[in-house]
Amino acid sequence: MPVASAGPGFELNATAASVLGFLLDGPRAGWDIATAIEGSLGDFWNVTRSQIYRELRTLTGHGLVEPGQTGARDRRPYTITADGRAAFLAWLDQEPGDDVVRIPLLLELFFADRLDDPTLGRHVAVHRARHAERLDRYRQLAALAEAAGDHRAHLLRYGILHEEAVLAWFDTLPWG
Amino acid sequence: MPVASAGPGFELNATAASVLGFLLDGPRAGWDIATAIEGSLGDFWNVTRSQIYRELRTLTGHGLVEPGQTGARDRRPYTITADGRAAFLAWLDQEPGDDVVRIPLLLELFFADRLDDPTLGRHVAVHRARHAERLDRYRQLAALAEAAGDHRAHLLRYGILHEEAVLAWFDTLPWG
DNA sequence: ACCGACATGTAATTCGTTACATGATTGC
DNA sequence: GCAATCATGTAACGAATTACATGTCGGT
Repeated sequence: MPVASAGPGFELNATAASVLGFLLDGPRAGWDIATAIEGSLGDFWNVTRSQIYRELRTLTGHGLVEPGQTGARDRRPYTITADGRAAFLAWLDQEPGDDVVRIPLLLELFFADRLDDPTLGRHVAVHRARHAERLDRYRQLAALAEAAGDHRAHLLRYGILHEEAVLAWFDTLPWG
Repeated sequence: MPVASAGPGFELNATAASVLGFLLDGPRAGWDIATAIEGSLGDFWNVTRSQIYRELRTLTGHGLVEPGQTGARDRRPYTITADGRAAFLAWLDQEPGDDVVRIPLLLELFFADRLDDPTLGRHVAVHRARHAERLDRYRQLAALAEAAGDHRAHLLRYGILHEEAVLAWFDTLPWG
């Protein structure tokens, strides 16, 4: 787990760091950050809205972000401070931690001999479809990103290669 | 998230379910379960020892497992009960939940333009090496499993295809 | 002017990680 | 028979998810 010290004695966690990262190009409310992450990194970097709000509170406490005027529906935009930028950069500098992965389908397959084939087949089919959808989505987005010279195309290429591998794997399974 | 009701009003979570699964073929202590998971599913199904001990406690409270005589070093083997088996099977029957994935390296790459190339290069190299190691390990294990007709070979094939894809992706990156 | 959908955030609960304590074993 | 390592578990803490509350907009 990567961990950075921002100023004396305070550890920035990876979730907080990603929040800071999304504030770099301008003030955003928790909601905005959530949808931005969801729409870009979402599949490789899991976060929930509540985490974001929590981190925004603690980041405020440490002076790394500053809340602005609250607007409609209590919408409160946060601005990153100079300290916040510094903390984010320091965090980025750390070596990234290990992947955290939980794939319930594989857990189920591990116990495949306890389960009947039709059920297994159904479950496999559902997940296969999800992955196929994702691959599609990634391909479309990658075309755009690649054309625009967006370095985020790297992530999409990751997604594409990963999803292709997963689909190839599905094809080797004896169910579905 | 997959969730099963074991008897009236009690939700088995995925971690608890995997613990039950590992008790199916005989009594085990928390430690044993931990090393068993680590050594088989570990890369696809993240759990820590402490979680296992906690779940064993709550499973005991619900009558799904029974602690045995405590041996040396407070070692306490647990046996799955009939209710436990039923709960596990019911849980398996549920549709598996979505993957939970957190890949700090990709988070970092998302912000690649804020970081200098040498640092990025180092980080990428470290992670590449880790994946290469894993691929090796999977290949060796898969050969054995495949030969033994172990259905767990499916998981290893997943690992292999995934790691191959990841390595191929590394080759497309402009760093390292 | 109401209803349904969406936006926004908070609180309660569950889950996961890290740090710790201690008891056996093994190798010298 | 001591030191180092491994096995085993617990407790304290931090992080993540779920459930909830409320407000606002858009349509009819």
